[in-house]
Amino acid sequence: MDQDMSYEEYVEQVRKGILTSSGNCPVTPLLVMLQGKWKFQIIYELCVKGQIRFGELKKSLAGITNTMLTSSLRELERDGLVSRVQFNEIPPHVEYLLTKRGEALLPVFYAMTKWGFEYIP
Amino acid sequence: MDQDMSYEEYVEQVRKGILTSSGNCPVTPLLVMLQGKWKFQIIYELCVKGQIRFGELKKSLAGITNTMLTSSLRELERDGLVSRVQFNEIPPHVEYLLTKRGEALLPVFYAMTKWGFEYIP
DNA sequence: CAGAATCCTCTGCGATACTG
DNA sequence: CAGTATCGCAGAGGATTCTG
Repeated sequence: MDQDMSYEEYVEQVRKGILTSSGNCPVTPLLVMLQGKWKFQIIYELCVKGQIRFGELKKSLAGITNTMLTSSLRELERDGLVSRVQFNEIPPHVEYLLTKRGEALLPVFYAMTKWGFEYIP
Repeated sequence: MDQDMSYEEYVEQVRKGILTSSGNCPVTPLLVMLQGKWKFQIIYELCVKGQIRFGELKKSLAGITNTMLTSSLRELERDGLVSRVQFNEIPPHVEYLLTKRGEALLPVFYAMTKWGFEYIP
């Protein structure tokens, strides 16, 4: 399997059932990483804002609690999508940003957005 | 906003914060539609198999229960991603397939797959 | 400011049994 | 065959309080 395969090649592979959802399909791990109510929005927000403080991030995610934001960020960090930069100041100062791996999700958002513009009223 | 915008235009819009995750971003509704443990796999399976019977679909989704498959399919149908074709026979015969709207998700899968091949060991 | 610690609620999901 | 009808539970997620 080639990571440079074209869309047409991809579709062909899918139709042939070479890529299965359960087996060697690389989509599943990503879906697992993005599971949870807030993960996607957090990543999206980091795409928009670049580097951002915990408090600011919380403000842009209407409704999220400290607990959920913290645990989501920890998991995203563990999965290598987000990195945490800690400034040793008082009061504390922490910033979050996407890793290369996380930023590479932008084409996924792009595909979703194009779908949305076409199929959502 | 233009549905024909290029990836570069899209990234620019994102950076400018024109598309927000909470507001006019068309990604959120899609994410909602795809929420749940099995939705994505179901759609993927329908991509692979084309048109498929309930029982066959269940077999290809290892571990899913009748209840979950039914309720997931109902919701996907309600959201216009899947259509149900009922043959009036005894014993019952029902087939499921993607709508145009559902098939249009393939580019999203493609983007995810490309990400996976590059960033998953 | 950026969280950790608790407690609590709700629901997504599974297991099982039944039916037209 | 293609589902419904119940029941039960783990765990995701919310609310609140506390702290270095």
